[in-house]
Amino acid sequence: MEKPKLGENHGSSAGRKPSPARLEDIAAQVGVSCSEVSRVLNGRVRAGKSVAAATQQRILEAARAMNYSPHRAAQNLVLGRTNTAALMMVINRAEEPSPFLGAQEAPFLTAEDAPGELSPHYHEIIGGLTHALHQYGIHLTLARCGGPDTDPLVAMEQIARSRMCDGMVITDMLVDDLRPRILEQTGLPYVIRGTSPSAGKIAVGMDNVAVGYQAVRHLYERGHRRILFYNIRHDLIVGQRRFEGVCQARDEFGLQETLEYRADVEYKDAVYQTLLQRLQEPHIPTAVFAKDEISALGARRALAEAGLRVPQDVSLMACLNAPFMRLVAPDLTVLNVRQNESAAQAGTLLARLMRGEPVEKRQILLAPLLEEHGSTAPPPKR
Amino acid sequence: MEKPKLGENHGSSAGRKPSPARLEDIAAQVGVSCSEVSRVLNGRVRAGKSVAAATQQRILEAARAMNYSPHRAAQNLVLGRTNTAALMMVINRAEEPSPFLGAQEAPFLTAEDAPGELSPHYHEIIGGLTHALHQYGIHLTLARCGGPDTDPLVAMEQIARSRMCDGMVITDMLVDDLRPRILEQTGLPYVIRGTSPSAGKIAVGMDNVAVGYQAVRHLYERGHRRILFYNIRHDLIVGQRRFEGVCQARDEFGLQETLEYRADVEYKDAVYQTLLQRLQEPHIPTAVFAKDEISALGARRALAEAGLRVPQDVSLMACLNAPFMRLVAPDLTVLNVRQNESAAQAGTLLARLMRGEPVEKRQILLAPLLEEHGSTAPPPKR
DNA sequence: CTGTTAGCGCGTTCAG
DNA sequence: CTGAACGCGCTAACAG
Repeated sequence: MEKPKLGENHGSSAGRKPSPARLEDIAAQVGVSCSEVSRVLNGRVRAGKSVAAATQQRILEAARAMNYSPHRAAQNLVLGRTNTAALMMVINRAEEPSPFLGAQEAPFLTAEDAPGELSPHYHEIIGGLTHALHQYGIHLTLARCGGPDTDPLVAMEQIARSRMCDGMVITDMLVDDLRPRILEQTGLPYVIRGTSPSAGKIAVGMDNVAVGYQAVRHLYERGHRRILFYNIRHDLIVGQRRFEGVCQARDEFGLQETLEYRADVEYKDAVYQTLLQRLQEPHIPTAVFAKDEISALGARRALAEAGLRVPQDVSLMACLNAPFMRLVAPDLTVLNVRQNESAAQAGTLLARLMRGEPVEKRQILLAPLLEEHGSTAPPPKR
Repeated sequence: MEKPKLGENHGSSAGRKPSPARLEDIAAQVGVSCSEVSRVLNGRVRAGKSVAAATQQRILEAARAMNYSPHRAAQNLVLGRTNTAALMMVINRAEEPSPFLGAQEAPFLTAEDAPGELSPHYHEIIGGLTHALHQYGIHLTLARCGGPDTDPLVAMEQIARSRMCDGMVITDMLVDDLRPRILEQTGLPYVIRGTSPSAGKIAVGMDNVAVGYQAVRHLYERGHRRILFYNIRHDLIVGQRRFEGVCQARDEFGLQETLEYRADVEYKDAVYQTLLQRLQEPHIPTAVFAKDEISALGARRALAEAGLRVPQDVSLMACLNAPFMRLVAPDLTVLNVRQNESAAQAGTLLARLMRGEPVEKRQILLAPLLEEHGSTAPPPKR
């Protein structure tokens, strides 16, 4: 007697849902066994050469006709693989210490009071990652970790251990970041998008020492001495590294007396405010370096309000994180920090890792790209 | 005899991988059956009340000690549910007709020659979606559909049928968009982020008729008659709707002779160029409305180069897609189209749908928010 | 309250 | 070359 298995969609009433075709359904249709269908559909057969040549056609046709698509969960279970990578996105718990460290604020991240708002910086990372992973047929899932009542780190660990993905990307590394160790304990392949906190880990990021150094050097070479450098906070590795580069340049070019440095300025329009205030004091800088485009625009506004022209009176320069911001400030001289590219390379590395391929270079450091667009010039003659 | 099942991590050599704990492992450890462990871990037991009170503790402790985390694929398989939603992100095939229609270019989307670059507009959508879905414990996976050699539509259908997600969000609807029908055939719950192409579908978007109307009205009320309106292309529903609103206002205020309208201007800095050219012709507009922030900045640049001041000589106004762009152009009067909010609401709706909850309002239309920041003023007196 | 049994859908042995 | 049987890890029936 026929087994009235579910899924057959026999004519009568029954449930509304089309109950998608299974391997078995198409096997029954064609009159072969499941394994046969599986093999054909997965190409585990010497193409056409086999006696099945006719059967193959019928199987393929039936599969197509029944809109067959393998049940991913079943595949994942049996293959032990999901073809999915996760990007860990951290959410700050309002007014709580950073989850990665002891007692500092987490950077860049979503404020709970601006629901859903993400740091623009994620945009490039997501773009680069999805682009690279797509080439390998890997999907990216966004793991928003944390929130008002969950610890981002345990959330991350859960995800890693649940095998819902077989690779992970972390970014915005802090000095003494706890995440690498945790991930290593789980055994999940992961890649750091950004500078690695230590050797041996797989990471691809910007050479931020070079960023700090070249920024100062570019301005120095234009003749600037009084340079005001706005940097990212030092609890982020990025900030640390840029600081090192700035120090190198400062010492090399003898700017100890004239280089001003601030790494304590918050994200939004604080650069605008602090700069405006600074411009009222004596010995104003002849060049300003801003840590990103938004800060640069804040700086420009402050300069404008103080009646200073860019670049005639004061040169302005910044890091370029997002390419589309070039449209916003087309005349700004920038150091392109190529976030999308580092993300893309991180994605490629991760895909390789997930495939089990060996990865030769474990640490990739991209060089910043200087793009001159006219906002830097020699300082005004006194 | 003991079954030497894998996963036990017996002392000797064996594989490097820690081979994560299974339900069975912790069952063996505690001395109960798998189902018992499953029930306890899933809270399918009257909390503490049972005799198991002691056993429960031991189970929970063992699970914690062994770093147990359920195998998601197995869970998904048996539960028939993934707790995952997908956002369909479309990639254009270079120089090919739009995948959704017959013969038009797809909008907004990644150009293959700028690898990895995503339309900034996705940023808000992802932010809003992840935020809302996170509340329901749902992850978002980004399904980048299409590419040089795959049809986005079949890719989307594959994903929908593969049950790798149990809900989907689509966005940037085109007139005659094929996606809703396809998704309905698969039976996968989905939500449209944006204006619905037809009644009955579940969608949350901006009231773009109001956008068009209010934009013109605002400028009209300031005294403007010569208004230049840049719109989104008409193959997008957004463009259609805004156009309707513009027409309404035009007719209501008698601007048939003086309202200029362009919906044919490409994304990047074309607004800059076309406006610059327009300003050399007679009867220049006294107000310009740009379709988004980037275009607005292009327009501003053109105005500046033509020696026109904003708002004294020409008023400037635009749609605000991304909140962070307020930092970039703080003095721009905008209509906030609340992309992040509509995405968040779309996420909430989808989460409900995925839970099987009934959804009362099928179509939600948000009202645009006028934010005056000084770039609009009465036109100059002749 | 607990253990046993039976699948979920698929890929992959191993006999025929 | 093909089919039958098994197992991936988990949950939900059903007995005890």
